[in-house]
Amino acid sequence: MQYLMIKDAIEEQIESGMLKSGHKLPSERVLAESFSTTRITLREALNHLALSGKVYKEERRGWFVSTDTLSFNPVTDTDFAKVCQKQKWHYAVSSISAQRVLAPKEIAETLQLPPFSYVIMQTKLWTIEGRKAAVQYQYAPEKQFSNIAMIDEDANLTEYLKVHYLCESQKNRVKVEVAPATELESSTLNISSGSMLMSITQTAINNQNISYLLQVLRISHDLVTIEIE
Amino acid sequence: MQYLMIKDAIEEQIESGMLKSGHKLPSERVLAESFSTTRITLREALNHLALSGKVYKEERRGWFVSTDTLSFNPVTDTDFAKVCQKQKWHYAVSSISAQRVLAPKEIAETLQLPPFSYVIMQTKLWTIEGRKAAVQYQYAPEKQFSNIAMIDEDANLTEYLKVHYLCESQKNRVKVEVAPATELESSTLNISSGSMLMSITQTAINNQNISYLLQVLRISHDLVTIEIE
DNA sequence: GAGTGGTCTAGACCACTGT
DNA sequence: CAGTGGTCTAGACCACTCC
Repeated sequence: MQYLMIKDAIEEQIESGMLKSGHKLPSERVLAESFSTTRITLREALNHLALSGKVYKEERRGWFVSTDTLSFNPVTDTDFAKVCQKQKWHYAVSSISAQRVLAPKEIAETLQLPPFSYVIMQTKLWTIEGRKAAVQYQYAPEKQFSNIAMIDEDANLTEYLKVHYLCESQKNRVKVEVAPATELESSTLNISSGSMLMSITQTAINNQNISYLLQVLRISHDLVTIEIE
Repeated sequence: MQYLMIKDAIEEQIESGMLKSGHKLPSERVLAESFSTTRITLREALNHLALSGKVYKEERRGWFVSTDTLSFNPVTDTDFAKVCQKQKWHYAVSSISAQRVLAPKEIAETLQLPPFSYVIMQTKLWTIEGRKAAVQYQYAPEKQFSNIAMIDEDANLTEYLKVHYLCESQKNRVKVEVAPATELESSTLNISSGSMLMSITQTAINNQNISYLLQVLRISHDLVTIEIE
């Protein structure tokens, strides 16, 4: 199995520090030639490395060495910005969209909304250490929050609900899965369509035991470790 | 993108019920010919389908349609057998090995053991609905459990500790990640080396706040959904 | 022994990125 | 513009599974 030897060779270059976090690997053609093989075999090796989180790919830009992972506890951490801050990572958030929409089926079910309910939906892009890392979706039922439609695109919804409605989560219901990137996600994150993302869904529940906020973080799997204490 | 069309076509056959859970797909060569393409392109399509958990592959045997997922709460569910029972799945456990070993570095750290500690290590294969589904590793520190070395290969370690040492978990520390299959795992589960597994690590903590059992479940990702309430 | 997936070769053209 | 990855073709041989 040639591709396993190539995988190990590249892996060693990374472990030994020859290739550092964020660095770009040589092009597939160059690598293939230097291992005397074809691009297909080489890509097989890189795909395996990517699965173990050592490297990642940006669409049509090339392969890069992954950074360390962010430790994330979805049961307690509702504010992703704080998670980044705690671990002293450089991050930036930007709004992709903020709209009032008819609740999609899955959202309505999770939040236990009646038919034809509207939700405020915010979509955001998280950039971590200069890399487009995650897309986040947040949904808050309009009914529970009058005047919420006026919320600013760039506001932090979690913070906003806490400040303006004194709504803070007592606990979260959490779901973790791997899933292929959607079209929006792949184009936003510059990754190939259908590539693997870690999907973390949190449903915040208030002290009256009512779900009031649903947020989904879809993040490159090599960037995060899920740890629950 | 031909492979996306092929993916969708196969997906539709599954959704529509033409191909049912557990059924084997036609061979790659047959499928490739019926879509007028090459095996490489066809495999690209199948790999994408596999990522979304719709199909899975067994080494040199072919591609199969996945079953529904098992819902698993790693914070509360320490006995995997009960998880299977609750969802009325047919399952079987068999012992791969049971030995007394010097605690590997990572295990010693997690269980906070001094150097040169021995642990009882059980390795098991879980077969679900006829499919080799998961490999489980369990580690219990020998010091805390005198005479434990006499434990039967086929015993349930969780149950054994509860009955013989009144040791029941108050809470669990949990880690969830995706990881490539090791050699042991791929040969045991009949999957190709390095293919993706969901890895769930649980550290059971007793009422004196001491870690007394570490278990790792490595399961095909299309078989499980992680849900924490 | 026939058929399967596992791996590999040696090319090709395209859309896009970066300069 | 040159170079990159994205996608695809048309084969090949091997080790293994299943009958």
